Amino acid sequence: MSVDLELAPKQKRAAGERCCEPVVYPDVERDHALRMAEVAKALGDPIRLQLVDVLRKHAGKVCVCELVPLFDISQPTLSHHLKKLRDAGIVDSERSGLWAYYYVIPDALHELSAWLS
Amino acid sequence: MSVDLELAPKQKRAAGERCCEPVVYPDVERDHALRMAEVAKALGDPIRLQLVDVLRKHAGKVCVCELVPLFDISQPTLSHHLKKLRDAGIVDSERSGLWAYYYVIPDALHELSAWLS
DNA sequence: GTATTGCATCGACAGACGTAACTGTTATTG
DNA sequence: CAATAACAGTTACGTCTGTCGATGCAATAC
Repeated sequence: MSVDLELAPKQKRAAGERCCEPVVYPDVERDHALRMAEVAKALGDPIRLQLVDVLRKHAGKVCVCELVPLFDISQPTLSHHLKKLRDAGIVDSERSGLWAYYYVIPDALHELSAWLS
Repeated sequence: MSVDLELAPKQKRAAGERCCEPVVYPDVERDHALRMAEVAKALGDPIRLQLVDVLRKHAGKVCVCELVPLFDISQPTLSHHLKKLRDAGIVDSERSGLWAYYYVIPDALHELSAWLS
């Protein structure tokens, strides 16, 4: 998990010399970082962040028709944002008759949350 | 902070009727969401997320020249990513002679972290 | 059956993003 | 002084994103 880079004191290197040792970055974090960046990216829009906020606070399934009036965007745009959240694995939906109900996938944010703490 | 939406049971409304009550969304969260989305968006790239990771782990100031070999991108591109992180208020830099040292601003991630928990 | 409702998808558009090559500025070396 | 190194800024370009209007489609109401 830890990287332990060499942080040697700097001084201008002679012509042709390398500035820094080519520190090897352990690949451990790479997949981890990719996954967390995907989640962060999905949360990187105020509307999507508020959507997740609303869904989390209800801790249940919320009908899309109730989400639409909360934001000043068209229904197709909201659908688009919900799809982004679905693709990122943050929420999922269930259809029941005419209505679609969305909910936050438990622990979907856990990895990112743990890293941030 | 809490939203307390009405979650009335659904049934198809009669022609011309509204589907859902136009639930009023308290504006409390709006600035908060905007700020957090900005941070999340900045973290929404694997390279930037790993940059923050490295900077946090060192808990000190890291020279750009040491960051370059860690990633398979050119130095200008790395500089570009660092600027994004700076613009989002996540990191800051200090120049000392030829070198620029970057560090994570303490508590810059706190707001998002708290919301995620 | 037909009409209507809830929601997803499509097509289109402007703007933002990630990347690289080039240029510029500042500082250090010789 | 000249040469070089470290880094930031500019420009350019292809791709992705956020938005809307129009359309499609399944389920319900009449």
